[in-house]
Amino acid sequence: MTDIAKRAGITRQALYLHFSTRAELLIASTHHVDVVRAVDERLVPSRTAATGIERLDAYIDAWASYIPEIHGIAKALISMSDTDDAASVAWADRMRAMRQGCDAAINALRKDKMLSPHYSPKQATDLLWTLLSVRNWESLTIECGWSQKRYADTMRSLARRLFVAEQPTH
Amino acid sequence: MTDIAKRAGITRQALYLHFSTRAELLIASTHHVDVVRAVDERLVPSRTAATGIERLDAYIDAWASYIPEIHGIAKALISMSDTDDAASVAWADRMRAMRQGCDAAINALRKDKMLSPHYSPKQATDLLWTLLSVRNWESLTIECGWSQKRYADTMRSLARRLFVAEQPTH
DNA sequence: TGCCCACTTGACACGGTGTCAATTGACGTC
DNA sequence: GACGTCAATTGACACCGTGTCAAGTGGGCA
Repeated sequence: MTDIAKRAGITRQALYLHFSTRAELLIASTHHVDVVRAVDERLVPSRTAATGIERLDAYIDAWASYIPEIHGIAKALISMSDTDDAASVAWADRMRAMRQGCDAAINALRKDKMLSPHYSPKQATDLLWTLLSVRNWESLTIECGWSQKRYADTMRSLARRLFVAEQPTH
Repeated sequence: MTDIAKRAGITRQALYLHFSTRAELLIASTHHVDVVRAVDERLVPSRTAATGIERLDAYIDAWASYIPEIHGIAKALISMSDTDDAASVAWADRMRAMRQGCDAAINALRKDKMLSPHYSPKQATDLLWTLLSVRNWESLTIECGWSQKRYADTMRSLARRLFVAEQPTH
């Protein structure tokens, strides 16, 4: 909080006039990024995709390009979640929203009869949601040195191979 | 530290006589678990596997059964890693050892000419290492409610589908 | 002129980690 | 039986980060 106040050119106490806790500040920051970076617009291609496969691809692309932009805040929020209830709830909320996107993509596949018979819809959603986690992005890009493009490409092809049936089911 | 001392029936200060920092205590705990739970022995099936595919399966099984046993300590170590250098180094070390196992499994596949042409060995190792992360285990078992068995089964089949070539290469 | 309001200054409480000094008590040794 | 050792105890304290509080300052507007 001291550092942030300094960077903002105000005192720590003035910062508390705007955000009564550290968690509140971080949460507000995520909302601010969403607005500034026009996150909603980026999801349009996914929502309007013609086929399940396209929807899956578009969703992964949107999410992959979103992660780096919230990564710093996300990391702070995640590490606060261990000890801070407000932060934990806020992050869980984010993740629930992200999961809805996964669920929608998997369901679009299912409606096209293109969901792999290996997984139930719930299992597929669980798995996709886990695969696309911020931690996995960190692991591949930051720790393994993958480029953003390689991350997105790999995730797209991986999701296809895991979740798309070889032939239409039934 | 206060809580741990209480549970151990000694004072906080006495605890510091044994472990000079919190990080040191956690690191010692992981070593202790390794000994008590005979972790090395569990890796024997993987090391002695006849084929690459068997090695991959055996490694995933060994790791999957290991995670729940160190999960508590791992979580503490991971969350300390953000702020504590010693913890960060210790956890990175663990993960490097785990990565070697992934690398060995992928290489065994490659030697059998059964590594999927989709990935270079390095990429495959990166991906397997990321997929098997403690965070992903947490996500699937704790957050999504998967049983330990389902986790292990899914990871095994997923790794096969991702990394094992349909036909021998060349 | 006078008020409001954002902000400042400076202090303090709390909890957690890590440190230090003095003391206690059990143990084996001379 | 006296002695030293050593683990552990008691009780204090420093430091850091979060969050709180009270009193004061200064600019803008009615």
